[in-house]
Amino acid sequence: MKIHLDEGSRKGREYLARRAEILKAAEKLFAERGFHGTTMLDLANLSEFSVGTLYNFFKTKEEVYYTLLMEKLDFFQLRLDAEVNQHPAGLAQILALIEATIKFFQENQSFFRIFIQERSAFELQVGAAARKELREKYLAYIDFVAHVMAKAIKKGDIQEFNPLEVAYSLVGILNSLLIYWTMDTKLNELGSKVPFIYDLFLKGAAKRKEKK
Amino acid sequence: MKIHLDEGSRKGREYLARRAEILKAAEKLFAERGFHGTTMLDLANLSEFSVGTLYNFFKTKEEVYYTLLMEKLDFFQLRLDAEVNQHPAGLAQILALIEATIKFFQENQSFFRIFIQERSAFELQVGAAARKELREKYLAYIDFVAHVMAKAIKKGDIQEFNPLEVAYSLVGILNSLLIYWTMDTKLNELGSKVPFIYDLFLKGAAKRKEKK
Amino acid sequence: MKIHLDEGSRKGREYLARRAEILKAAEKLFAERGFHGTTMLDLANLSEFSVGTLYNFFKTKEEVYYTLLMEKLDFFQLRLDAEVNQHPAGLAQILALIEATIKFFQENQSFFRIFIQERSAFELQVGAAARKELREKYLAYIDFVAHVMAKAIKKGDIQEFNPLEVAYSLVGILNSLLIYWTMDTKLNELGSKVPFIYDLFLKGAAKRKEKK
Amino acid sequence: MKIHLDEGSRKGREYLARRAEILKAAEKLFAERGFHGTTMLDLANLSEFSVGTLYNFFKTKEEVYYTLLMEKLDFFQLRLDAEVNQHPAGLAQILALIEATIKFFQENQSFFRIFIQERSAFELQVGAAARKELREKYLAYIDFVAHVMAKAIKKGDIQEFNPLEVAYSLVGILNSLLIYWTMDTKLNELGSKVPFIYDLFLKGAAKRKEKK
DNA sequence: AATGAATGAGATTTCATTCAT
DNA sequence: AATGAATGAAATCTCATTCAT
Repeated sequence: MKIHLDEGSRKGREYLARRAEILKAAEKLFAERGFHGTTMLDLANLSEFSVGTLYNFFKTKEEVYYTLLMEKLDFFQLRLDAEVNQHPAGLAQILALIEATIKFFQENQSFFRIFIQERSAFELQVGAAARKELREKYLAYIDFVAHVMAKAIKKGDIQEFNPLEVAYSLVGILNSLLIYWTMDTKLNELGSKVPFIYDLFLKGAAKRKEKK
Repeated sequence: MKIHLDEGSRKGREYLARRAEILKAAEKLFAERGFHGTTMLDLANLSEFSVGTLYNFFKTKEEVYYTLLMEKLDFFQLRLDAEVNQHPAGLAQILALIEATIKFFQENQSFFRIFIQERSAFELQVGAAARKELREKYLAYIDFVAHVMAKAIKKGDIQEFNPLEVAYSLVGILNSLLIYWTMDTKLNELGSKVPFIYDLFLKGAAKRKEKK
Repeated sequence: MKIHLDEGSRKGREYLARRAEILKAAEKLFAERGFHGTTMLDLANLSEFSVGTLYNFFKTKEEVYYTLLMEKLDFFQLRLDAEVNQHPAGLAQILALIEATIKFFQENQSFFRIFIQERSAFELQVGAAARKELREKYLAYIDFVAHVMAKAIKKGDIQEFNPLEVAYSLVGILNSLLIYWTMDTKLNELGSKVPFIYDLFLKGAAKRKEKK
Repeated sequence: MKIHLDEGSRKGREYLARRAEILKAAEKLFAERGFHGTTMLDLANLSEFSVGTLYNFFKTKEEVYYTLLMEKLDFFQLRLDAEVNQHPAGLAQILALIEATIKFFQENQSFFRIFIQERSAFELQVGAAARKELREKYLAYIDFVAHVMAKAIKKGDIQEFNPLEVAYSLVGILNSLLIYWTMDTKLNELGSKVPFIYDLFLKGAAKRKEKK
């Protein structure tokens, strides 16, 4: 039971490649069938490893699911961070955040379905430790969005609302619309929706008075 | 195998009372532990019926879950309808919709958790027929919201956006915030949040220019 | 828990009528679906009594089945006895036996299916006491046939074979052919088959030499 | 979920050996207790596998039963074919058929009990597909016997009866006597009974006139 | 290190029987 | 005496996990 994490050695590299194979298959299956609808045998078949081998990489089925969510969330967070910080605080960061989210969604549709639709259902099932860590990571993501809001408020771009509430609002709009738009899977057109979300979120749905 | 639905007879009333007892226990358990985390034995224990009796009321565990969601959704829809239609089309109806949703959430927190967090995960598990009906009911709800929006657009209260997209946005905001607010379960304060949601949704998050 | 068996009183007559109703329904169901394929609820529905009432007439489901077989066998035996004893010992009795069996089969097809096809399977299920009595009744029937054979042997009509073995042979032919013939349910034509069975059983299947 | 049927590899051989082990235990239990009287736990205990393992070999309990009957019937049919075809058409084949049946019965008493006593009761319980195949296999067996009869008729050894009816008659005699003889389980003496059956079936039970 | 057969705990579901009304 | 809702024991089947090869 050795842990290979060094990417230097060939062994280490191969280990990581196989692990990634498994997670890729898991992402597809969990998105399509949910946590309980996916068996370890399904996962073994799709990933082309034996059941036993899966258990050399992950201690439990729960750990596969948990790891998948944690790593993807980390990656998402990293991307978000990078994209948003290319821009000055304020509206530009909010726009970047919307754009980056949609782009990530396009590239990781399966993960996002799990993230949006199954995450909370899964949380009810897992042990306390995993639940806590998963929730913390999710809250860190929300916190990041809230921080972007807080800076925009400070700068005077955004009303002096509670940044956390504003963050949840934006995330709610994004998730709700993304799931809706992919009911009919027009995945490639999503980019064109950015202005709508940006506009709605910032200026609201109400009809604006004409300026003379 | 007769069905008692007439509320007139004593038998009929008692039947419905026991059935409601089971659904009440199911609501609590499914909200706390999810569909897969709840066993029929758990449900029997909490509802204080035997396992066999549960099956005199519902053919399968799935049917318990499905019935719970369907009936509550119907009831929610009815309430929404009643509240919204007391007001003239336009902004007043939107405000009523937000208020009614929050009020219903306060009174049916457990159901709402299931509805928001587990519904889509559950859909992956059930037979095609139940999945279809459940989805249709959900879409009918969204349609109702979209209709309110369409009328507000026609009246000139709301921008000429796609009503369905606006509907998903509002529902997204509501659900996201409601789950957030009840993390710390300050259920009774929720009423005071109506103005925030109404304001954010209609006028947006951006800082507004002062009028002289 | 009183037992009504006197046919004199009205109560007694009604009791017996209802009991017969149940047995009639049971005969149909057990023939169509077998012992395990028939539930007490099925029986209640078809006989138009409540489940509870069935248990006022019979202590267990097993007892319904057992009673049905026992009474019908008794009745069959009585009929056989009556018909056969109208004739002098020897070939005439054998002919009468074949005729009576086929006639009874026509009138009690359902019972006979149970008797031929399910009886031995059922014996594996029931308690020792019932099993013993059922087997004894069946053996009494075989014994009766063997007796007819013994008398025919004594008279010089039948070879000096073991009467019991000859009895099993005739019963085997009858049952096998009756089930075959009713695969296509040409129930009314069965009477015309008597000569074939009589001829085959007595003179055998072999081609007979012409007499000059 | 791979199927190992090649007898070449060690794995394949071991797989088949374990499968045969289960079927052997099943044969014993089903013969003694019937289909419904046997539980998968009984079968697990007797075969010394766990319940789960049984399900790695057979999808359902029904499949165990069905497979047992089908494979044994195939084997019986093969044996019958081989033995009968060693002889010229006519009486010699009929004798061979009786001998082979009795021999097979001696070697497979448990299976035969199931075959004769439980088969038709079981048919009432199983899904349409299994029922159809089982019945077809049984009818093929009867057809084989009928064919032997048809050839004997053509040759002039047997009366010009309906071959199928003659076949059912012989099978009826055989089954009835075999069950009788094994009530007291004098299994080893059965061989000596061949002449009786042969004689009875061909020349009939009636006393024959002395030739001068 | 990889395999996949074996395991058995645990879940759903059925149904003969009971018993309060 | 009749009812049928309630009961719970018992059966089938699944699948995450283990471990000998």
